[in-house]
Amino acid sequence: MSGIPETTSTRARGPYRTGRLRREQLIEATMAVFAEHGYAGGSIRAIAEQAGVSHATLIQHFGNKEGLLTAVLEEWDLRTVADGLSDVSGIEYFGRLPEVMAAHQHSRGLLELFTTIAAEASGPSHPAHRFIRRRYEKNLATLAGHLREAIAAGEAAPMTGEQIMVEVRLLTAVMDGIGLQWLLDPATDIEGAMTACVDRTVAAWQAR
Amino acid sequence: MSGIPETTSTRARGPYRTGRLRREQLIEATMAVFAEHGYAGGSIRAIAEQAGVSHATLIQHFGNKEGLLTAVLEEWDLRTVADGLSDVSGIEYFGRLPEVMAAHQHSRGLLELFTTIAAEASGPSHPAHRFIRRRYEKNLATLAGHLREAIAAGEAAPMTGEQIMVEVRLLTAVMDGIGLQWLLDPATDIEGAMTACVDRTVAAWQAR
DNA sequence: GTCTATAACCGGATAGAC
DNA sequence: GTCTATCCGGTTATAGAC
Repeated sequence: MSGIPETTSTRARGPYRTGRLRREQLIEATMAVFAEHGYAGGSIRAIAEQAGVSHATLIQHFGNKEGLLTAVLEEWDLRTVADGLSDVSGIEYFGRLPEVMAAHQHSRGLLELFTTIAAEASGPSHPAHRFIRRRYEKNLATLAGHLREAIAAGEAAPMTGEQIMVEVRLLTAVMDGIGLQWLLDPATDIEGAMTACVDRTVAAWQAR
Repeated sequence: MSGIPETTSTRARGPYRTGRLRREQLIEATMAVFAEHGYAGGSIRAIAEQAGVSHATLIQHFGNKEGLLTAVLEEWDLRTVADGLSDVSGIEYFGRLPEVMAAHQHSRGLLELFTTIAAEASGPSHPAHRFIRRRYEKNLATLAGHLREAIAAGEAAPMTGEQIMVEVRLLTAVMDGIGLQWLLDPATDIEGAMTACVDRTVAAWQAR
């Protein structure tokens, strides 16, 4: 955020004057449209209309549709990471997962978008394939790190590296799967299910 | 399968002569294309090319693109149900889930297709939304039925209806989520993760 | 930096010939 | 039943005006 070049003038110049605000506004509109129609189904023209600009302006900013997609995904990444749990660690971390998942209920569109893209991008030829893969790798690594911390702190019994991977994969799977079920049926009790899952999982870790 | 009308002639007539074989062949091609490009991304023209017919022929058979999609989903439904576990019940049923999931590894395309469609169709306006919702409802009901059987047989401790729903939702979530992770990273050990999950779940049911 | 206009193309769907 | 020809709307991308 402090990478804005200082000039002799006090006014910010270059691509930062209207550009940054404009860009955020466009990303916002893109999120809305992709969230409603998916990536393949959301047209550049519809996004432009939503944002109140011409479709050519979008292409000017992001190059092509794929650029638009990755911009949105990166923005989403930043937000969810920022919302996340930077202050807790060890077992505490896992206890917070239910509320993190429950928070998704306030931004249905984004969850829908990410779920759709994650599935769409499972094919290696999809524009966002790399991005999604890396996100999952990073996510699994983060969870594994916290589990290792918990083990080191004596909050969980020792495990092999493979066991740790199985555990974090299962937790990730439940989060994705419950999110999908909630999208399909809003009556799904995300927090209740997640709490039951985490409680049982942590108990199993301690009892090992 | 025995619904073919008998005529005075020994030869089958009407829409069943070339029609049925043709139809299966077209559905096969549709599966392949949708599996690779998703629903929105897979074009009727591409499917037609794959099947060696013109795109107009496809529309003639299925009405429109949505008809093509539901035909594929119904076909997939029939196959996976047929593959399924009609001979086991109660706790046995859950013990078989890992191998059922592992079997998906032999038909990557179908898993990819269903995962993509399930996510795409989470929006209420999607053509396949109803189909997917019903499939999930049916699936959850089936799992819940087996769990109730297990409880009745004394293989699991008593639970309330809500607890049962949470349990089957969690199992379904794990299956969906692990499937997605395997699509993104084929090194994922589906069977190992599922086995660990089912073992722990069943143990928790018995210990309650 | 942003917009309009336009080119070149692809998508689903229909009409009519064979 | 299947094909060719065609319509119409949407998509990316570029060129150039303001």
